[in-house]
Amino acid sequence: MEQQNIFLLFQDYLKTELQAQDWADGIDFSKVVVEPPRDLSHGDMATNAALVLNKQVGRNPRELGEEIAEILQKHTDVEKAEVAGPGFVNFRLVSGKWHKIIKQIISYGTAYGDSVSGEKKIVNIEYVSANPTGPMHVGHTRGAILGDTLANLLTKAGFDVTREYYFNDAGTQVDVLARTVHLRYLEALGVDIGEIPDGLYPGEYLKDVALALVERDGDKWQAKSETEWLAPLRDFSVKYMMDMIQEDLDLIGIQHDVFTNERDIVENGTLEKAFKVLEDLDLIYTGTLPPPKGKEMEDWTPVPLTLFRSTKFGDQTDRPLKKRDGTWAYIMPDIAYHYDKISRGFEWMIDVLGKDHSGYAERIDPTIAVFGKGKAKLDVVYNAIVKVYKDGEAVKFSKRSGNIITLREMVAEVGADAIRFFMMTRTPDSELEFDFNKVVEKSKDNPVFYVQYAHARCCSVFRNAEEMWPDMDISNAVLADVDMSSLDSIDDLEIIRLLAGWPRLVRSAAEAHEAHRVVFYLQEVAAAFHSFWTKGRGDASLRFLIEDNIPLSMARLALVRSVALVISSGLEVMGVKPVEEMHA
RNA sequence: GCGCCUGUAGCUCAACUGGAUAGAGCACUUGACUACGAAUCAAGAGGUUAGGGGUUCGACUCCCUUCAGGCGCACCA
Repeated sequence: MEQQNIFLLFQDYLKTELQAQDWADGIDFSKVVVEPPRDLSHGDMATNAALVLNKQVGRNPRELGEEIAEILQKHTDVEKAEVAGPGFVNFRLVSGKWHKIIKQIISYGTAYGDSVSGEKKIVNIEYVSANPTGPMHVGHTRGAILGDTLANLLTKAGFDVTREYYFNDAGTQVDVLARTVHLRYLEALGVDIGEIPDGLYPGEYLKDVALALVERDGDKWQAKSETEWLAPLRDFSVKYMMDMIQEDLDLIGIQHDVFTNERDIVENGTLEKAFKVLEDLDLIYTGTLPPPKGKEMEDWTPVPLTLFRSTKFGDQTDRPLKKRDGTWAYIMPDIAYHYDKISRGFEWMIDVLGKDHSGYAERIDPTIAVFGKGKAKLDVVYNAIVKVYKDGEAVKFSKRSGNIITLREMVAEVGADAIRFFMMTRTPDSELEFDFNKVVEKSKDNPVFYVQYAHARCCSVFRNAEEMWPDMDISNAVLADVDMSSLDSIDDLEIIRLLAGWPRLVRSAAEAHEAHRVVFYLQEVAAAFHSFWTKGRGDASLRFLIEDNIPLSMARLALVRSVALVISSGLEVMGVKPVEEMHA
């Protein structure tokens, strides 16, 4: 099924042929690749085979290259193969091969680009994981979109993906939440509460929680003591907040498969179990850590703690798993949580975290090595902060003052699609400027617009075609079987080559788990299409619709259709709907 | 002090995990609308990939080192 990836097809062919050579015994072919050359004048494809094999085989690369060129030349789809530079073998395909790509794209539709390289391997990707203490805001949004897009990409690449949300409903933060809600509750019952004290959550949104509580329970908790109301209010608030967060996420098309919460991990014994595993392996001991160097530590006092021998697994220092009072250190539930994931069968886990958690993987990794017996792997994608700009000015926000831009507000202002796309226009670890004015700007400077515009133009061509030839059948079924031999201009072939690279991009982006590459690829496709479009202005033979040349027009329609489909396919990974028309 | 991340054109960013002459956009200069949507396109100029060393046929990419910035560094989340 990987037949969609034309580069892989030739790579496999070449490797098979090479392995049949009389010198092939004991040679490592793993580094042989067939890829698009940087410079199109070099041909359609290039292989490094001679360069990676010459030493092993004991021949000079150019000579070996000649032999490889001959092998390639034997393939019926290869028009010409030749050695270039230090020993690259460049080759050109017969144009009919490219035409088949269009046919393929049209018949696969947006499934074009799907890969089997994931081999249905299961992968758990944890993202968002905001604690249920407030609504989703800008700070959460990038990680949420990053995780979701990555999940889409891995799914397309053939992995069996579980989308997971982990939240903390047991720590001190949710107690603070409950206390704040209690105050708001009193307020809703007419009690004057004055200012929200320091240390509690000042945000207005908790008023709604309080109102809902009044509606359910009336003044039931008003006269009760904290020990009585704390737990029930906490449960109520957490539930309310989680519902709210899920509604927020739904606005940008994010839904998780599994929600795991910290309290379950603690209460159902998973935590104890995880600890016992470490204990049984003699990895737990009581000891005193040296004071951390270079950091001001006035209140540091040497005290024996329950420690985990993480240094045995390459960590810099052993890690305390219990506090001095004997209760669990904050990291222990997280460790147990990953133990839980491994117990559920996940050997590959991805956590999407904010950059302020850097160092997290380092602390968790040693335990994963233990629980997974060396077979499990955790990849952490850290994402840097988002700076918000509006009308040319940086928007400051702080949780303290309750002055935060919520996801809900963002969606209302610029729409979910623009947010999803724009958040993916940078590599995760570099800062992102989210400019409210720019994401809605109608210019090529705005990648969202630029790509959507290309798609809309494709659709426009079809609208025009229907007007020009009202009785012509231009359905996909017909277009897939159209004679495309007339698509032989350099411009036609160039764009097809680009489209043919989509399966390859999906595969490599998934392997590197770098979903943002999809964005850059889409911009490339859009640029190529816009360029082709404009050429038709100067050269009538390059127009898509040529009234007196129906065969060529049909072939071009097939080409335009495949451009639209590849863009759609990419946008699908982004979680963005392609538009058919741009409106002012 | 230690760890992680970042440093690429004036600005904002890419570069298919080691490939050929490091690419786009913005800004700048110059062109293209009686035309499938000019919300676009074409051309020009712009670089010691922070500096230095190493590995090899070949380095932005891997290793070492220096510099600059960001984040994090018991028993807080």
